[in-house]
Amino acid sequence: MPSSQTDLAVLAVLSIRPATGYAIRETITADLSGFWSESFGQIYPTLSRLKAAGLVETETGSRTGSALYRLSGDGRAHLLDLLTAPPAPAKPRNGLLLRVFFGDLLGPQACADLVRAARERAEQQLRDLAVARAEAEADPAATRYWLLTISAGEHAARAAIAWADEALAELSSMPG
Amino acid sequence: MPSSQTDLAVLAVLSIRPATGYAIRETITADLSGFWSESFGQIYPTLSRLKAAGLVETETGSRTGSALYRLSGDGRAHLLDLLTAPPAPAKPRNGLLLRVFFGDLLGPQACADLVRAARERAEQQLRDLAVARAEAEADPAATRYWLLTISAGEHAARAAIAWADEALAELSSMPG
DNA sequence: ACTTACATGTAACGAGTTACATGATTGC
DNA sequence: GCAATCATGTAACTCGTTACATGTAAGT
Repeated sequence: MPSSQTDLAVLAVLSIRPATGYAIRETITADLSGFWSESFGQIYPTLSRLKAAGLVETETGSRTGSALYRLSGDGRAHLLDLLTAPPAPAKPRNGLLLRVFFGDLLGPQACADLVRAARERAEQQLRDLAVARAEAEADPAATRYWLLTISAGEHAARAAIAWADEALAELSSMPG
Repeated sequence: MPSSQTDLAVLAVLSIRPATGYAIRETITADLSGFWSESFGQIYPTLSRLKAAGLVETETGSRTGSALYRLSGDGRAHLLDLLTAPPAPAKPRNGLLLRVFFGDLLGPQACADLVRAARERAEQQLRDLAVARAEAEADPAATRYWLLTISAGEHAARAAIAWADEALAELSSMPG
């Protein structure tokens, strides 16, 4: 029994409106990019499986050869189960912190370069989130839940920047 | 060519001192648990591969049948290359935020339960980090780099808590 | 003796990405 | 007609975990 994680994401996107596999991916890329990702190689097999299980149904879309998927009654019930279940704890794998931990092998300067790069990524993230927030606040269809996920990204990015500044100060005080 | 990520972690741990596969895992579990994890199923094949590539060598350990691995010259050089390389960007997969984004399917109360659970995990993390910090500050072998990784965890956990409080306030203001 | 901790290894599985192959529709 | 976008699907591969099988050494 494969990933309930991907099942959850696909079913949830379909709960908004019926969509093709392609459109599901677009939505995930556009709106969930801050905290989720799926590839086509994952989405299409998942849709086949969900259809076989009766959790989604297909309408014939406007184009020939494109399949418009919609959530079935069973699918909606299953989705609620998945949403209620506590998220699976992710195994941590932070490449930056691994490198910092062994920083004495690299030295303070090279280490600071890595931290600075991470800081820039966080700054960029903050800019992206500002755009997303403006869009969400202008969009009447945007829910308050959406804004909460944007806020989560902002908190995380600001924390990353604050830590980076602290780390850079510390690193610059260390001998060459 | 498999995971340079796991190679990096294994080589880095061996840079501290020679160790058995078992001891490498102990070190990762004890000291890197906040931002890294490896399983035996990953470590042993990796050690075989690194040995075949001449990046590590084995001494016969104190016990019969246990292999003590140590970094070779080539291994140390390769380790420095891996450390210098920018960390691979991780694909985001945050089960909590996925659920929050689709919060209107679940309702504010159930959603708040999930957020509260996440808040507790962050609080627990903060307590664990306080213990780790105390240990690191008492340990003369602990580097300042180690403390930096602890600080990173603290920043992240505090940000998670701050967001959770904000989210809980917002959720409690929403109709049932 | 017995239990606990140390130690190694592999097979089966799960999850996910990338690259490729293919074709339909739309806008210019 | 042609390019860009929309659309589907699969095969090969990478990465990683879990569970199992096996055995040694140390402490009590």
